[in-house]
Amino acid sequence: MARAAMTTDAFNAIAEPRRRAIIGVLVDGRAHAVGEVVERLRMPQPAVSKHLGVLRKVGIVSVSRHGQRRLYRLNAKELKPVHDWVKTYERFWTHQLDRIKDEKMAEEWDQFDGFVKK
Amino acid sequence: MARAAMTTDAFNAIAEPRRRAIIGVLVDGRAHAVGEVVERLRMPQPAVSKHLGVLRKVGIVSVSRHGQRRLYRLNAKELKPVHDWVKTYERFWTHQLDRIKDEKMAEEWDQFDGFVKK
DNA sequence: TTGACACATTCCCATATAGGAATATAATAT
DNA sequence: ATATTATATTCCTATATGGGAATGTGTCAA
Repeated sequence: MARAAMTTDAFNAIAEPRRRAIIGVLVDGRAHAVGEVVERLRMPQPAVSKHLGVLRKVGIVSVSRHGQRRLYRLNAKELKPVHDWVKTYERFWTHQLDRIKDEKMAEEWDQFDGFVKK
Repeated sequence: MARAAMTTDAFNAIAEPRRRAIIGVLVDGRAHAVGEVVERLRMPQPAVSKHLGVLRKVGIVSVSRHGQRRLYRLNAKELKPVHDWVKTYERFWTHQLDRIKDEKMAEEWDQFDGFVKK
């Protein structure tokens, strides 16, 4: 098996740089035609369509038709799980925990021994 | 080519569920031996070692030797880029922007026409 | 020195893409 | 009806893993 969970969740969807770029284009909350994304990012059209397809499958974007065009709109809520997850680690860089870090350093041995004795 | 950017950055590193699980074990900020992670997650040892290897390569964890053991410690700062990126979209779910959403809806056509005329 | 541990690596394999090129499709204009 | 435009899909290919099994390596104990 390759990657256990494939491009079927937000975490995997945003792992691709180009996909993040596309999301960036849609950040204004408005609907954008594929062609506009192609122009703005100067990416081949099939590539954009494919990436939008992945984002759509995961629910990060939604589509609507308007004439010949397909208008894609960001559905950012789907990114909340990622935000929630990473937010857990926010304290590690917001608080300058240099001192806390030292404390941890000191605790390391005890903690480790605890595991050893177990 | 497969995925353009491989498992060489934080975004890709956390795309793997098991890797997030491992990070979760290290969230207490203390050093943990591989064996402990294996026990806690009930994952085969080689798998844990490999995933820790990826996390180490990306800088999300650091290792130190202590006797036969390898102690891994979380270096959460490396997750900041992910946090910063996704934080941009936070407003989409924190503010209940139902009204804002409607405004956008109304603007959609204009915006779209703008693109069309271009 | 010889084992027993704790981990890391290596092999091999199945599979999931990402890209590019070419083609299919749908809607519009002529 | 036909050409044109905007997108989506399909084909094919190179490659990046992830998993399991087996094996290598360094460290500590007897």
